[in-house]
Amino acid sequence: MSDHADTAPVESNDALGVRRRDRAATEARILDAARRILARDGFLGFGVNALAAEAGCDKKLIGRYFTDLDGVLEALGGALGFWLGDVPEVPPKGDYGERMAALFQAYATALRADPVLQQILAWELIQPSAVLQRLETVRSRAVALWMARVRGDTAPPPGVDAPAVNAVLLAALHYLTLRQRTLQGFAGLDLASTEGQARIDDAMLAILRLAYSQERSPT
Amino acid sequence: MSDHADTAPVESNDALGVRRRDRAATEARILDAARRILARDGFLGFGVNALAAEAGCDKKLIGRYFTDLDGVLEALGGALGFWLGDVPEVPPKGDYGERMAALFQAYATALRADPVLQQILAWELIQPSAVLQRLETVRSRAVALWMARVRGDTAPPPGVDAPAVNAVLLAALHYLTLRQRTLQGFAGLDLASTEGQARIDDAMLAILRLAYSQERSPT
DNA sequence: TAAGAATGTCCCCAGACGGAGACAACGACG
DNA sequence: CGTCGTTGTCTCCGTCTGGGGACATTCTTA
Repeated sequence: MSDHADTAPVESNDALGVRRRDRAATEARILDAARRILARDGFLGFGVNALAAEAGCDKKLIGRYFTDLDGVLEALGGALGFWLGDVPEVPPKGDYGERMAALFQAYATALRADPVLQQILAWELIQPSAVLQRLETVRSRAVALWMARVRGDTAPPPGVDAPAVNAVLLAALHYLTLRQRTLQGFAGLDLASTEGQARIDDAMLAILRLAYSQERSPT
Repeated sequence: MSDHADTAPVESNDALGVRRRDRAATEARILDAARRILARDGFLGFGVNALAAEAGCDKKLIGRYFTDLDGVLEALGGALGFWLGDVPEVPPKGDYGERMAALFQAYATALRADPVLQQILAWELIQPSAVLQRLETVRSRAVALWMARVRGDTAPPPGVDAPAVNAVLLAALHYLTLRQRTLQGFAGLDLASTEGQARIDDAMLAILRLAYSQERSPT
């Protein structure tokens, strides 16, 4: 009808808000599909064809908008506070040991609730592509900042290599979480049962308490 | 010459010991090639075609002799004392804590020296096929027996969930070893450097000592 | 020696993969 | 209204995968 649509020039379209051709919406659907595939099938099911099918679009568009599967991953990682950005903030109370214990609990909860992150952590051990290494850097920086924030001005007892102890416990958490996803047993413990889970958690907390209790005699 | 070759009926062949058609030798070459591929490229490069090329034989023979790639894996796992069978025996001396410390050191050394085992541990986290689960069972049983042998009649201090603590430390060792193979950094520590390695080892030993020292007050 | 089984080689098959070219439909803009 | 860039669809290509059929060669046994 030749209405000089200056009032809504860019977004003008259907009477409803839906557009049949909308690049932004398509990109979002592709990213959603990517998250879904990674969470469900992991990187083995993460291909161009499968992604296009899951997103309900042509695979050509994946190449056009993200160049690559790596591009999709990059976009996934760059999106919003993806990496523990919205992790439950830990109240910085108590001494170093108590704060680290609280932080570990929060981290464990966040990790166990995020299947995509789990898949990425597992795949890093198989094929650390350039993209995954970049994401790893971002992630580890975010975690380091988070730890520093929680730690505040408290300090571990002298004579303890706190970074090393923390690394050991984080490593254990990672491995046991990844393993529980598929094998559900390790070293005689049943990781799937709530009882086994509790024993593991208790052991990690006990180690934290032992290592960081202030009344220890250094050396 | 119609020599009634009853003296060496089965193995009779060329004047030299080499046979041009020798199923056993071919199977051995295939298994060797499999180990080589797994150590070098991991499970991503582990295919029928690649295996045949590496072994220098036709891929048809793989199917004939092992049915499957899974069959190759099964044969690999069943072969001789593959799973830590030839691990350096740990002298059972000292109390529970000292013995566990020695065992951890031996286990760490064996694991770090075995790239195939590392690849299997990593792949278990990605796709635990039926074969890998079977191998896992055998492996974990072997480790459990080993631990029991080293432990002897010693006991951990009361009030400590020793299996859980051991599981945590073993999990950490697994993860850090797998990670060092590809990413060489974790939680701010440089796993590749001997210094970082030493800090990790020291931290794990310190945790062991803390958890299992006898003069602790239980609870 | 003759027959038959075992071993090894070559070639083909259907299917999935990532990628790209050709083209249709739609929207913005002059 | 006409043009042009964007968005989306369809189709084909080369490659690799695991698998198997047909066949030559060698070894063992009758």
